[in-house]
Amino acid sequence: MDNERVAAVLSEIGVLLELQGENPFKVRAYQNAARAIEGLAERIDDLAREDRLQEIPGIGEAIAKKVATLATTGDLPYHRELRETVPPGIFDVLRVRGLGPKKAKRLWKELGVLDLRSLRKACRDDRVKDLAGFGEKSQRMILEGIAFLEKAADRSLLGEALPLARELVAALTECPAVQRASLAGSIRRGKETIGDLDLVASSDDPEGVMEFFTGIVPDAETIARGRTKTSIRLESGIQADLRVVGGSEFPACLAYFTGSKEHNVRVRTLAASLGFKVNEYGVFREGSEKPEDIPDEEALYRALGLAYVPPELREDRGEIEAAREGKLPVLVEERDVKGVLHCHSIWSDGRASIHEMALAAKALGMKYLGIADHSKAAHYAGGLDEKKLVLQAAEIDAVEKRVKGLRILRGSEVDILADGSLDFADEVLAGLDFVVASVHSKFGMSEDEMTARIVRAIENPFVDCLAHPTGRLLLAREGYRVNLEKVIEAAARTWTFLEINGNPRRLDLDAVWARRAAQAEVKILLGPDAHDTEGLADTEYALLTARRAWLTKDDVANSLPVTRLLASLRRRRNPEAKRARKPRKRG
DNA sequence: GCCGTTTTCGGCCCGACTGTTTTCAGTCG
Repeated sequence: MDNERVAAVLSEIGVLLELQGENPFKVRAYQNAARAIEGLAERIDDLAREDRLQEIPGIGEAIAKKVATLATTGDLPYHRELRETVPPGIFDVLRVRGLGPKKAKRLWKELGVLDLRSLRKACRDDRVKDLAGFGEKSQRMILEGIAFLEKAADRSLLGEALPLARELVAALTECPAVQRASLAGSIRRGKETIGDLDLVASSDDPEGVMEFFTGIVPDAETIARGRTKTSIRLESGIQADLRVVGGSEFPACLAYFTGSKEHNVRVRTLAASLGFKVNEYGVFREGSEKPEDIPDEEALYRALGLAYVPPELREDRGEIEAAREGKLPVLVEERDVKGVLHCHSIWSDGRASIHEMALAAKALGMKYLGIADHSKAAHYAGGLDEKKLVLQAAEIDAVEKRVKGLRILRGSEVDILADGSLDFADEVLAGLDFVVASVHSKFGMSEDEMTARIVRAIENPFVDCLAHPTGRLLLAREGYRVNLEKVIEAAARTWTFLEINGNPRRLDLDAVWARRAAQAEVKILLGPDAHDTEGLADTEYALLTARRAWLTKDDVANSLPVTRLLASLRRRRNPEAKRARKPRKRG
């Protein structure tokens, strides 16, 4: 059993014990153990076999025994028995904002709430507000929380869906009956959340492909199986739809199922005005049954007098006009990204050492790595105080000497305090190569207060970048209230970067706002917000979002080589240089 | 349940916020 699943079971045991009113420290012990295993470099079943589990800090005799059982047999009776003591729907109830184990238990024991359905009914029947510790307001908040969860329920994060979809495409490509295979749909467009996975393949033997596809994943359930379309449900609950067409139909089919619907409508309207018909089988001259010769998507767009529109732009946000006039941007690409800032390490809440992060960054071909651990106000994340920051600087220098060909920059993700001041004094910030600032507390401020708070932070000459500007968590939490137009205006005025945070749960700024920021001449930083070596790859999700935002290489701060990036950072710290600059608007 | 050690048990992160209360419990980050 892999580390992630073992960790998930331990963490669930923690929740179950909490529901039972167990000793909170015992609860925490399970959660600590889960976190330790999640961040482990070695395979947990190897450690179990070698009887080395207790070497992991946070795992003692009792948990080691349970983990050993779990890792070797794939089952833990203790966990199963605990699960039987609570209604399965209670885990959904716990996902409602504002409801923790204590309140969930009270709802369950006193009102018979077993799942979201009965919880909503209890609220609507006005029974929740009379419960001790609840009131009118909590009843209303719960109803809102349920609505939010339901809106999010049938969608997945890009970061979960894309790796799965790529595995499926890779597997399909191996199938002898398949000629070509590709991602399609919103996942190909890089949308931040995904309803289901759309795949397109071409073949002379669709039956053979469908046969292969239904058996592609051992535990997948087949929902529908036809000659041209088959749907399966993966173990994670995500649905994958495969469409199979003949070889010559592939490009039109791919374009059709990549969408978006709005983009397709515009393409078909344009085609009609030129005397063509476009559908999922090809491009047809009016009155003809015989399709035009369209070898690939480029040819399809060319036939309509359009430059090739990259999938990320296909949203009907001006791309058809730009393609017709030859004014599509040259979108930023993976090879343009020279390095990353905004990464964490074990000094705060990261799970890898600076050395491990450095090796991983170098392996990814990056030229620089910025370490930006949390500042002291972020207690929950083990934020660094001034003393530790100095110690960390020494380690960074030492690691940099060991890892040739990689610059390691000293930074901080400094908390923006409630009044807009920063968690470190200017003299401390001045000693760093770069500073990203972000909001991690007091999300409930009014829009005016929050905007003033953030603008004040941006105006600090040592703040180089505002990280995750809206604080949203996809499918989980709305961002705080903030006037982004004013934030962009302040960033443009002070040469402050705005981040596209690549953590799949954030993708913040989103594509629409990142585009507006770039139009206002604000440079965008693609930040992985990596908390382990694998997290460095989240830069890709920031990149996809940047492409959806029409960004070119020049719009992206970390497309600069390190010397020019550092020069640019130094320049923006000089107030004289700042005042001299007049922002100019761009189209 | 883990850890450190004071080798046998006491301490384990905590401040802020919110909606309840009338001094605080529960949740969140």
